[in-house]
Amino acid sequence: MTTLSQARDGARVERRRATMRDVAALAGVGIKTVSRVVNGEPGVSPAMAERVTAAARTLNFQADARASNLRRAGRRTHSLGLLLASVDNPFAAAIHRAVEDVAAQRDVAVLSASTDERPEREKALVATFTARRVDGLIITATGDDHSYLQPELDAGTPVVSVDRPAIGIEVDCVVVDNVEGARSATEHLLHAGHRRVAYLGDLPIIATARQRHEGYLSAMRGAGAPVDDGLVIDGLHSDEAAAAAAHRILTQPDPPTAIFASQNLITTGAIHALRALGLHREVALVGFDDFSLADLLEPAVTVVAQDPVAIGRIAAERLFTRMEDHDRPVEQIVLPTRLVVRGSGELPPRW
Amino acid sequence: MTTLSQARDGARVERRRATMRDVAALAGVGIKTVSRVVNGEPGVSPAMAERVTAAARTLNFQADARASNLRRAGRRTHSLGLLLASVDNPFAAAIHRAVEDVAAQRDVAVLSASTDERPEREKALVATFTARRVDGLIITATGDDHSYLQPELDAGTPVVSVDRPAIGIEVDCVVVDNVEGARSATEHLLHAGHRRVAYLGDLPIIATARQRHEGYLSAMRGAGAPVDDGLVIDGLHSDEAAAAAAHRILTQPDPPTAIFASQNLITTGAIHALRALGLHREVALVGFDDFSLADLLEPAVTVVAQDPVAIGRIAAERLFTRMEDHDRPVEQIVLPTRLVVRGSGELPPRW
DNA sequence: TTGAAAGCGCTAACAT
DNA sequence: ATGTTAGCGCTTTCAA
Repeated sequence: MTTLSQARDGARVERRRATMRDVAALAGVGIKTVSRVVNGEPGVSPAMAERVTAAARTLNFQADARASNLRRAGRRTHSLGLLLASVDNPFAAAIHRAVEDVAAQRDVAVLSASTDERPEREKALVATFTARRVDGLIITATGDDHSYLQPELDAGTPVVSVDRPAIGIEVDCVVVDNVEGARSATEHLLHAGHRRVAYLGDLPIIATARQRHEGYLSAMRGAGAPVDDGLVIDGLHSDEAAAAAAHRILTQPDPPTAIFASQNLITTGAIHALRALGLHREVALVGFDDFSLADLLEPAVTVVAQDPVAIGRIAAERLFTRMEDHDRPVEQIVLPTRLVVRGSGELPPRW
Repeated sequence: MTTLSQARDGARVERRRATMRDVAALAGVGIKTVSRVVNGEPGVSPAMAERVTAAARTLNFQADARASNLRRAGRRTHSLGLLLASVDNPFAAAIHRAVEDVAAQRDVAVLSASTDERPEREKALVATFTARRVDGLIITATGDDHSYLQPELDAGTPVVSVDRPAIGIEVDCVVVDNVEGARSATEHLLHAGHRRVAYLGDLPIIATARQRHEGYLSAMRGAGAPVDDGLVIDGLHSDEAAAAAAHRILTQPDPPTAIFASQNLITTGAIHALRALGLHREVALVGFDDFSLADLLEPAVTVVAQDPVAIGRIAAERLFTRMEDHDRPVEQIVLPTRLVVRGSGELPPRW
């Protein structure tokens, strides 16, 4: 009986969190004293502090961060919003982790979300973040107009753009030199003796895709290699689409002897096509973006690598710097790319 | 002069967001009317609504979600906390995306963070989430005691555990049958004629690692195959560690003819070792967890696959269900694993 | 050293 | 249909 009744008491849980008022009442002190103790403010006698601490502990008190920051000077929420193409994408995930690590040092929580490269989605997500009054925003900008962010900047919420610049606003930006990276990838193939180098590109609405396309053209022209429109394909946004496109150009009358795949999924799509056709040791391949296991494929895949961890870390550091100093000049930080030679990019032309 | 002064005016930005009071003043109405319009509540004349909307627009007004929810009945923050081993890990990232998609449908933001499998870190992260009063928690439980979450449950914050059960609390849980998955992987190798099957396992503090170890032993015993302690290695938590361990057992006097790698990074580590020794076509390999490009390696890698997207989706749905019905019985949902036959696991014993 | 009162930006409850 | 007052849980200000 006693046991049963105890069980019932145990089940009648308090569906309400203890507040400072509750703690104050239990400790028999004023609410401000509780506030002082909880926040480690000076001017509380040790005995009093101990009493309050004990009361807080028995009530499982934890201060409500929202309420605290509502009135607190500076009114930081200690949270930041991070917008990625998709949290599920390895490149984005590496940035994510780097941002989290910098934020964690400052006790700042990270709200993240995926835009899927859709501008309306980006806008909606920014709105849910700013409604929560994040202290800052790190975005992978989609589309060609980010002026809708101006009110946020005016309100003092700093924004940093990663991977691509935001357009129509003046914000710090951390990118790699995509034109140069694509050029060096293409030149690497040209140096190996190729003339018919195909280009497989992502959606042109993505700024980096356009820049890589430009880098490819620049290298081809610089080497005096003719650009065959039949070997230049844009708008590929999945492994499957890239595989289909690669299959098509490889089976046409005058196929390329080399392929520059301008992005991760496109590279693996191209590899799928090359394998299916048994051409993976015949046609050279260089990809933009490194990927795990690239070294274990046969041939191992030569890539132009970015450093997403550095991108994320630097972007987060910028963001925090700007929170402290709103008026420092805006900077565009361009990180270098690195050619990683592994084999696939060094195959000579076979025809 | 005029230009300069204009520039100055432009630069003197309002470092303060408009409040409902500001909107009310500009529209010449009471604050409650603004509240009604902003929240789409009925009982406002169209003319009034239009006036308020116009004022809100000119002031770039956006309601402060924190302040709203502080008083609002139900007091949801429309946010949830997601704890993963690391946001940077492909398995975790897939869960992350699935959770985000379910949450987005309900207009709920996701706070995510990485535990790195460290219990103290998990605890600290949970604290930062609950201080922000997230509506629910999805955790990849670390360590062997999660009773510290009981006060949160009592306060009405639901918790769902993914990948591994939380210990010491009664919460919904979405896992795969690790014992069975590991058993089927091992049996697959035994059926191919192997007797000396090595086991490479993750840190024993991770529950799934222990379960997979158990599944391996169960299959070996079931088949009457002797378990050689020299071929059973735990505590591998990186590609490098796994590669070193695999290298060691493959170069010892009586090497295994097959390897069961109990996790993603361990599988790739094992492949690195096999490649380095030129044994990738001699020694059979089955991995736990599928990974991208497993089909493009040579030989392609046979794995026991989980469905992280399903895990994330189901976990998030459970969480939202429980928010509406706190008293439904706790469930443990066990998802099946699937053997994906690709080649590496079907190699016959060579010695 | 302590605490009472006002206020953060908003919504609930209750006028009018 | 509109507005006024109190109050969410906390911090700030100021008085004791």
